[in-house]
Amino acid sequence: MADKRPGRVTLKDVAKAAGVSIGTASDALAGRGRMTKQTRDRVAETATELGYVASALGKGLRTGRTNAIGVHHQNAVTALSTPYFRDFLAGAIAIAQHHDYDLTVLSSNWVEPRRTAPRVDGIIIIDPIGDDTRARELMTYDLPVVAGEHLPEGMPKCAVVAADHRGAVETILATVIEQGVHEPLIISPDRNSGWGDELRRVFDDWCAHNGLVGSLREVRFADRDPEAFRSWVTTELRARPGIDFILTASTAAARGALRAVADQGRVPGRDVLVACCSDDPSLLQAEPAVTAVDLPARSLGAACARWLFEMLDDPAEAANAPGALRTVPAHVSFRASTSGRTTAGSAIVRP
Amino acid sequence: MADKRPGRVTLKDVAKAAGVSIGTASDALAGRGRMTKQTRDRVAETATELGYVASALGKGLRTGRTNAIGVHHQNAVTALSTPYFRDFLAGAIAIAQHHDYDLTVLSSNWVEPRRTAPRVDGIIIIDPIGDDTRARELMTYDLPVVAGEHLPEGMPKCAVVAADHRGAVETILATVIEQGVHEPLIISPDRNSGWGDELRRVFDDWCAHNGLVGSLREVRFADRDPEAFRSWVTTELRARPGIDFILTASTAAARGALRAVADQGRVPGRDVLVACCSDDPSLLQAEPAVTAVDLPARSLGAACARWLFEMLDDPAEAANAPGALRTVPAHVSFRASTSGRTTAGSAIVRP
DNA sequence: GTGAAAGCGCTAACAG
DNA sequence: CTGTTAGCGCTTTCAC
Repeated sequence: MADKRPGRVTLKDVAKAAGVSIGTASDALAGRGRMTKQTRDRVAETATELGYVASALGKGLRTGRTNAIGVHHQNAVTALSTPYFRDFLAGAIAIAQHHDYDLTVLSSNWVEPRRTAPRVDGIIIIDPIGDDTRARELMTYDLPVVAGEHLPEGMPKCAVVAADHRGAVETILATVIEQGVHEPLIISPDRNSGWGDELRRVFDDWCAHNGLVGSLREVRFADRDPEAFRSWVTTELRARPGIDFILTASTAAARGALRAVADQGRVPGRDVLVACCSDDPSLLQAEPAVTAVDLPARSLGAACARWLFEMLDDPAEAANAPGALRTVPAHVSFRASTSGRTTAGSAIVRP
Repeated sequence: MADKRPGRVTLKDVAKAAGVSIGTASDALAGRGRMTKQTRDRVAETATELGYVASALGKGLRTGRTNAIGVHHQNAVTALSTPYFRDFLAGAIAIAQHHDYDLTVLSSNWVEPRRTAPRVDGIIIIDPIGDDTRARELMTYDLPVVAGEHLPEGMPKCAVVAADHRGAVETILATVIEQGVHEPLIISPDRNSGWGDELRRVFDDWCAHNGLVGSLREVRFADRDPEAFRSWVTTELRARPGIDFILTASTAAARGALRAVADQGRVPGRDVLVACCSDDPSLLQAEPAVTAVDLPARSLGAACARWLFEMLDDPAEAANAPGALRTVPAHVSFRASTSGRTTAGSAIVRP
């Protein structure tokens, strides 16, 4: 009911006014076809005169192109408050704009499947979560899809761009093992998160390699309350008093761990080393500052978008991409929380 | 050339497979029309069997609805690094998702007009800038448009949602006038910014009302380098040594002003009061902390989206909106930079 | 060089 | 109750 812009001037109007056929008008405006410069100019003129603007819809229907890529996140609204998501978006938008593409933030409101393919040429799924039904649905439309971060087990395969968590975390682990750590604890997201899977893998490999018995505490990916972590870690610490290293996924967990360790009357960064697989300003200001992996959100977003455009340009690429992985380097900021006994003083030194 | 998804199953396929006409299939899936529950179910079944997903393009072309709203910013990529823009987006997305709409960040890459209407039902222009040709172009497509913040002089009219800058700034001015300020300086964006226009208006009114002669320094809206502001303010301060109050638009300008005042061997917050018409964490940490207007970015974004949906639902609203203004309250955080002589000590007190 | 016509996938009249 | 038809605005053969 609502619509059909009445004043809308269409290609047909332009054609009629310019005294050419509708096909010719199309060609003229698009700089296509062979025609006298005169005709072309005349059409262009009448188009501007009439205030003609091409309908992206009509064009899209015909060409199969929408000139937009979509991004999906399980909860875009709250995610927008994190620097990670914001930087990711910035990276993706930068690439999209470079291709003169719009970027659509897909509504994640749909409780039930919508059964309507979004009006985009390809989709980036940020932080794919196992129980995100909408993400799964998006992957069934046969649009090219690239996931920003590892897919959890059991999700359909698609192209994946991930930070090099293994490389980054291994440099942290190498540092702490030198300091004689021998009872590590990892606090990681559960099996709904591919990131969590990867972190646990790296951790397990390292434990195995060094003959250590690590313990594991799984939490939901979206948990963000430091106090909850504080009590969980306290529980772990009571159960295993020998724990001397805590590796956390989220920054909230790291902060919670710091407090929990202090609660035990032990000194974080000396008695118990702490490191985090992600970073934000709170870790720098923490006491002691926490060694952390700086996730390259912006590069990730850019890399996802770039790959998507490759797939758009080359169907063969699109066909091969599912299952493939690209990796973006991640750097580690070493701070007092892993400086250990050797420089323990610096952890609490003040200017 | 690129396209035409070959495997794409269309409504026609479903209709054929279900043994009904294409129109009936459409009605069945949409829960429209009157037909036996049996037929409807059969169609639905075959649809899922075949993996049918409706094309948003075809539907959009027909209905004139795209189920997406667009946002435009002169430079979305860099703006994304500001909390303001991010919060604005979050507000708009929240409302959009509530209506089950996608939100498209329009590409601002286009050096020259694209002459193609974006695939959206309405547009939000964030921070409309006078020399933003793309924004002007967007306003010519006859889509409903709402601007987030005041339009600069000379821009076509549209619906405007703005923070209540007048209210907020006036409470600041009331405070400083009590402290005997009598030579104020305002540093505001130039005529390209409607926000700047508004701030200057409020400032001028206040000066006139109190019989003060204020001075004005105009800068570009996008200027963000505190050092540049530092030297500009220094120039002003040299030219008019009596300046005892500086009102800035941007936080960078406020920080620059602080330094410039100190450069003169005077104490900001005591000898020269400073206040800012926008806020961010840097002003809280500044020395002294700067009194600032807390721009309600999220509410602004939400209000823009909300109005847009009203216009979408009601053509009459859309017709009346251009030229209309809605206002969102803005709060002031009073801090040491305007505490003046009475409590000057607190401006430089340290724990 | 230019025009006519088909059709992208869908919905909305109107027949039957 | 269901099928047919006519487009939405555009691009793209293919005739002329």
